[in-house]
Amino acid sequence: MGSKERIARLKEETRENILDAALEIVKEEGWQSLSMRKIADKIEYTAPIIYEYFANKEGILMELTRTGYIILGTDLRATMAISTEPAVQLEAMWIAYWNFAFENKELYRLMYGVDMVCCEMKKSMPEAEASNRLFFETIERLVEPQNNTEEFVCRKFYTFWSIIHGLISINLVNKGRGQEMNELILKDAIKGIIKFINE
Amino acid sequence: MGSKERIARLKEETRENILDAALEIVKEEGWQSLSMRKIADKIEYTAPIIYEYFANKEGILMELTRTGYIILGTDLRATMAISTEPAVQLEAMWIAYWNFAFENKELYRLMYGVDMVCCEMKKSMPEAEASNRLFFETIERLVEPQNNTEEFVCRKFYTFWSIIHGLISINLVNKGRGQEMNELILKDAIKGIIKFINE
DNA sequence: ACATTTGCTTAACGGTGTTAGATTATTTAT
DNA sequence: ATAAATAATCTAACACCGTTAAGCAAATGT
Repeated sequence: MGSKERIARLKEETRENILDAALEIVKEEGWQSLSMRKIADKIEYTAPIIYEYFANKEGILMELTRTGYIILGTDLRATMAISTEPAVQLEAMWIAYWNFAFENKELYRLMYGVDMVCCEMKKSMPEAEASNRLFFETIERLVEPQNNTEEFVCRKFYTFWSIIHGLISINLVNKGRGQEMNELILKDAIKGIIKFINE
Repeated sequence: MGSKERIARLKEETRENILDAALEIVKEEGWQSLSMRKIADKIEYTAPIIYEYFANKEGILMELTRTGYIILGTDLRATMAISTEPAVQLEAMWIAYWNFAFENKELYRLMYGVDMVCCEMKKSMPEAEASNRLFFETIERLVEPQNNTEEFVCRKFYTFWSIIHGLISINLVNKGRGQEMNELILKDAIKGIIKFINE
């Protein structure tokens, strides 16, 4: 009898509902005021049943983090498809990264610890590695052969990442200086780094 | 009778003790597990008396934030004294900023919202403005006269700040790639931005 | 000596994450 | 169809949190 599958589907559905409810609450009231009881309220259950789907609150955050990395990875791959020119790709990819951060502020905070709980085990998340690898590969194609070492590419990657993550963080936490200024800073920095990427 | 002053001194002392205890707990166990009762325990009182010195928990965080900015400002001013050459000053100042962040990880987290509660009213803190002004003034002396506009200097400041804050954040939250790599990235970036500061 | 203020504590409220036990509903077996 | 077993869900509780109100005891002012 197929009732087993129906039940499995229902369980999967409430699992999704929990994640959706959590993200909705966070979007409305911020991470600070996310609580198990509020999630339960929203899915019309009581708090303890959440523990049938997730080990604890951090388990929920972990899963949301993972979906964040998946969305980011999808965005990046779609962006890469617009060109075969590494320099063009790379600039577009960082812009995509930037856009992801502001279209998914809450997820970005969760993923990169801006104003957020620091989940230690985030590094052991393959979805997180995947996005980084896209950048690595593109940078590798951009640098001159004699510079194509792990150390060099890694350094360039972190240089890019630092300035973009820094600018995002400043905007998420301190409210920076408006959109037009951000774009100037970002494009200047990206173009500058790409220009002198082999030095 | 001078007992009034003695008592005032004692009150000031426990106020200091509260702040010291809070910072000590945070250094030992992180911001997450800082609680009023733990602070009270450490200063050998019960929790409610803390409210005679601070409006609430956020008041304590606020005061610690302020001391952070004061320390940073002192560091920066001391660093500026080493030279009269703006380019030399600026590089040394950003290094000092970097060192401050890692010598006072907890305060930095508090001041710049890395993995931390976001106090809205932080912008209305004159001590925070003071440090920024030091950077502004040094950059002003570095750019060519025709570029010495508010907008241009501001953009350069944010470019510097973004990459350094970004690199610090990545290291504080995600544990970057070791000290020698950080230094390479940081010095490369700073030198690069200074080199092309008039473009 | 009495009244008042001060310093501090205990007790409580409503909130949090989480667990154990009881209860109800559903499925399975006879 | 009825009884047993299992699953789904809830209530109650624990220990903690920030915060406030009430009360006690010692110091102070008159």
